Amino acid sequence: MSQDFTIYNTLSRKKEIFKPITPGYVGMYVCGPTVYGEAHLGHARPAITFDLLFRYLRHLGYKVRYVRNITDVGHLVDDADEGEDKIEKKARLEQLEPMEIVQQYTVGYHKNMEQLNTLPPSIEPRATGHIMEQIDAVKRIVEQGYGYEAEGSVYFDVEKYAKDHDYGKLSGRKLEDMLENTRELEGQSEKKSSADFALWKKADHTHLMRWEAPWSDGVPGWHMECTAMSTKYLGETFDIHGGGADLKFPHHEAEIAQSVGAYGKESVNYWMHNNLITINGQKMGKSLGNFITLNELFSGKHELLEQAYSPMTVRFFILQAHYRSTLDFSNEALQAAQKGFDRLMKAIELLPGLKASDNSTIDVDKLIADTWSAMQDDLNTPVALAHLFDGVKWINAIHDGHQKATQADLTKLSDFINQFVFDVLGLTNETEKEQSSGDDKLNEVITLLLNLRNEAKAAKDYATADKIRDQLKEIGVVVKDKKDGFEWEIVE
RNA sequence: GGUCGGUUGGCCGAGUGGCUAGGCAGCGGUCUGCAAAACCGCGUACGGCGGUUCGAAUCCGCCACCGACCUCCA
Repeated sequence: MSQDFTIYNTLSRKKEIFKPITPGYVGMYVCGPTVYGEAHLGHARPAITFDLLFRYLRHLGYKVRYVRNITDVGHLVDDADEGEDKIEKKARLEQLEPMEIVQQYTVGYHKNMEQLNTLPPSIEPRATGHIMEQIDAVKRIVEQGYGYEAEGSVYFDVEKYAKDHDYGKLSGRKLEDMLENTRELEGQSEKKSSADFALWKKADHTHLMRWEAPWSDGVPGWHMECTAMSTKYLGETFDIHGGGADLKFPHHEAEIAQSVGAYGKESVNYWMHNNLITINGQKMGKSLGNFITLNELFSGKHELLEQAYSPMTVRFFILQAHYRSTLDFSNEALQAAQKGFDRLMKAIELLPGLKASDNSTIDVDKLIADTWSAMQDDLNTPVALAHLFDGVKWINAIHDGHQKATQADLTKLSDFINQFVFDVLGLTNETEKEQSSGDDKLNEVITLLLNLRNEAKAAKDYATADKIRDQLKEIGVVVKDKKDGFEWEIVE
């Protein structure tokens, strides 16, 4: 490919040419879910965004190690000493073991991700499986002088770190501003500074989940797991770290500080953040209680939903916006995505049956080049899809005889579209014709009816012809007349 | 209050200093017995006010509004 693959690096706030540390190999880490609730539409965005990146990097020929964690130790509910673990809270509510909660929602998450046709990550580490690594990283930070113990807990010394390094570089913050604007917390904390964050948190016997560590029995700090696990599986420096934009601060900022604090260097070359999905212009989030779970979306069972939306409609909807833009949810937008996706799939179904001509009136090479070019530009899927819809128009026009293409062009177009749509964009055709694959007897019956209808049409008995068509439609069989026969499909 | 981002036609959403995506909806036409689908054509949008420029929606400034982060959050 003549053009370089560029990605927007949050750290530099500009697009950079992607160059992996080791030629041919890419290490990428993406923050996964905290499994204390059902996956919602917000979870679909990073999952699909980084699945796309994963697929695209592989398409470019890289061998990719994609690590996405499962957070199964709840982060503390708040910053106060009496903070409660989210997973434990849920466990008490439902009278379950914490690990039962974790298991339930992890399974649910995997199911949803599979429905959205995201590829499983290469490694999916769990925080509880890496307590030793986290303790080890905390020890290193303390040894380097960037962590201190207080009352059995260990905190990151942000003010000291900020003297030696740029704390806030990722999120564009200045420590002074943060200190000025941090609100007063009730109850004096044992922290030296309000900006300090926990690396290890002491937990008393009322906590269901806690581990033994040099400082106390407790739980790892909120940001430690990603640092520990990314280092373990990708090394002290790796290529790409992704996640939702809401994680920039404090989570990712803390990760940078922890890496530098523990290993003396920044671990990540390219920080990538997907933007948020909004609902009525507001962020969709668990804490705001305005989220729609993926199961609700797929079933249509939610007061905000006018209908069910299939996983591929959701995937297509997300791909129609650039990953760095906010995307506003609405029934109208989802329905538009559904129809657009349907149009794309219908055209792809026509591809194998297109008749070749001895010359082409379309420029397949340009279409292909333009589409890949859009992908090279920071994964610009909306532009890529726009080009793809030019292809859709061509396919329909060739089908109708308004445009022509040689066999070579048709093959090229077909190969390209199949590769791009299914392998790279990760879409699947959900409406794979029941027409041919389904019930043979049903096919025969419908064909019989439509043949009778054609006889009625030939006899100009339009009342009968329309009756057959209308009643089939009521049953859910949509009939389309063609010049030399008919087509039909089962809807719903 | 601090930091960052956004404001594009009926809706969703790209993009660019001049050649003015795409999807959905709408309108007109072709095709059809009528439809449906498809195809062709149409609508000339970029928050407001200034400035830079031959030319800005695109660059700069100010203002307004919206949002995100500053506490866990994809």
